[in-house]
Amino acid sequence: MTAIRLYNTRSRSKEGFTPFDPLDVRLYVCGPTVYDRAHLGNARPVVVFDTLFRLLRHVYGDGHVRYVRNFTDVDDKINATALARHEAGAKGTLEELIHQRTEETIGWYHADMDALGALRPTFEPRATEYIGAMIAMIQGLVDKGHAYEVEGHVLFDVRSYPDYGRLSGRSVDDMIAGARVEVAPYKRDAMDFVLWKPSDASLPGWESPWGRGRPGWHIECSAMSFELLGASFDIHGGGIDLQFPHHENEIAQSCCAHPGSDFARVWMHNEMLLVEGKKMSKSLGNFFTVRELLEQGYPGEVIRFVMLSTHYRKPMDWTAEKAREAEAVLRHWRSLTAGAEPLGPDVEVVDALADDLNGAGAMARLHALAKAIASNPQKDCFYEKGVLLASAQLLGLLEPGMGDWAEGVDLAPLATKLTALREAAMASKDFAPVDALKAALIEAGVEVRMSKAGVELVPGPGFDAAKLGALL
RNA sequence: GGUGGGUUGGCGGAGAGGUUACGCACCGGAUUGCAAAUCCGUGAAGACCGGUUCGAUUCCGGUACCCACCUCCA
Repeated sequence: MTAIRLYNTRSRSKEGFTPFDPLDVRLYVCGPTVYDRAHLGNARPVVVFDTLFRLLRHVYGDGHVRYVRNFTDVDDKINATALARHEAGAKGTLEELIHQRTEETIGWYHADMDALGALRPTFEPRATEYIGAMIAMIQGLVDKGHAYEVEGHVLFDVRSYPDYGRLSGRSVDDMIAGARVEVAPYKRDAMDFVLWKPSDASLPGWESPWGRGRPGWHIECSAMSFELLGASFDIHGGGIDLQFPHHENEIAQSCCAHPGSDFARVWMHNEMLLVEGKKMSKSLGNFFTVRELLEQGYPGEVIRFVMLSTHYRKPMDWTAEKAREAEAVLRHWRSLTAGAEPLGPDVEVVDALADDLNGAGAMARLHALAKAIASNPQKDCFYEKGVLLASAQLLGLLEPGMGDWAEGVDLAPLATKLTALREAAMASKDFAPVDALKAALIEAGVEVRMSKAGVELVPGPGFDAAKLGALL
């Protein structure tokens, strides 16, 4: 069996991966808050952990991996949108408008992530479906003396958990010293965080032992991972910005609620996405959505390729140049594997991925496999093509159904015309008409390939079918 | 201020204590009516200063610079 090694944030080192149960490997990844379209930064963990999911399925078997990615559908930004719609005269109660907003956002999220070739996780729980489990967990923390109620809030007492700060390598005292936020006066300790907060009539709320209210942000992941994966599971993933406070708080809650359990054994964090060298973030306002990129003509497969070509633990700069290169490579690989059937993936590709998801290493191997096929045009390379195809598909690339962008339109009539003009020109020695048509085709983004064997037209980067109409 | 990470050839971007990463670009060749595409091939690196070593870009220490987290964020 392939030996998987993963970098564990908790130990700050690469460790050999051994699941609790190889017949039931369990992975939890923090999903989106569904208040708006996913931006490109949101897509990075999706692609990274989708690749991990694919690797785990390859190694342990498709039916032996449980992957949970939540939807956070309790959030003040969602409430704000619903309230704005309500005030603008939208039909329905506030609750219905909230539900409408989260439903439409989840629909967008699915469409956008599908476009990136991400498999749907085994479970996609919504926070609102687990309120009861959260209340039960909070009550347990209160009973054990890890949480306290004050002014309608329930707060986690960080001093009751000695390991608080271990994941992110900081101590409670250091954090207080550097704190930049105003501390609510009712907190026992500045770092105590909210498990439950009161809701007034204008906000969604649920009845609880502490009155009508709603959960804090962190408790949902603890409750849902417990319900769906158990008190101890294998891998917990998310963006590095979640390491503190979100994941630190999850650990505190879960370990205190379920003493003796491991919670997540391996913690994996992807680095941030940069645009123009700056972190893409809401506060900087420099983010753009996956949908915008797709609509600009960047295929999902191209976006995925770019993401996988930088290691997940390094910042990745999104550039148009990388997308251009990715598109060219994918076109090449697609043409090499056209008509091939996927066989087993190449062992070196698997090994590269198994080494802490070394996407760039896997890509290098794919290039080598492609070169072996391309440099043997006299052979049919049935086996090699099948291996290349299966290997790329392990990365979520060259999947059938993802390649519509590379299919293009029917260029055969233009090829026929160009062939006729060329044959006439060969006789007359006047190549001007041929060159004119060729130039027009190139202008429309078509690659013009002429050889002794004939003429071949292939859509290239920047292909624009609209410019072809007048050429026939 | 605290914590963590980074610095590789023109650009992007990996692994490994000693042997070509890889891709793009460039250059040379094949091919082509000319091109394009494709194929073949060459060159090019490891921020700085020390240490360990027969040997370090790779390990250790220091310096400089960059970035992130400590506030909603993937």
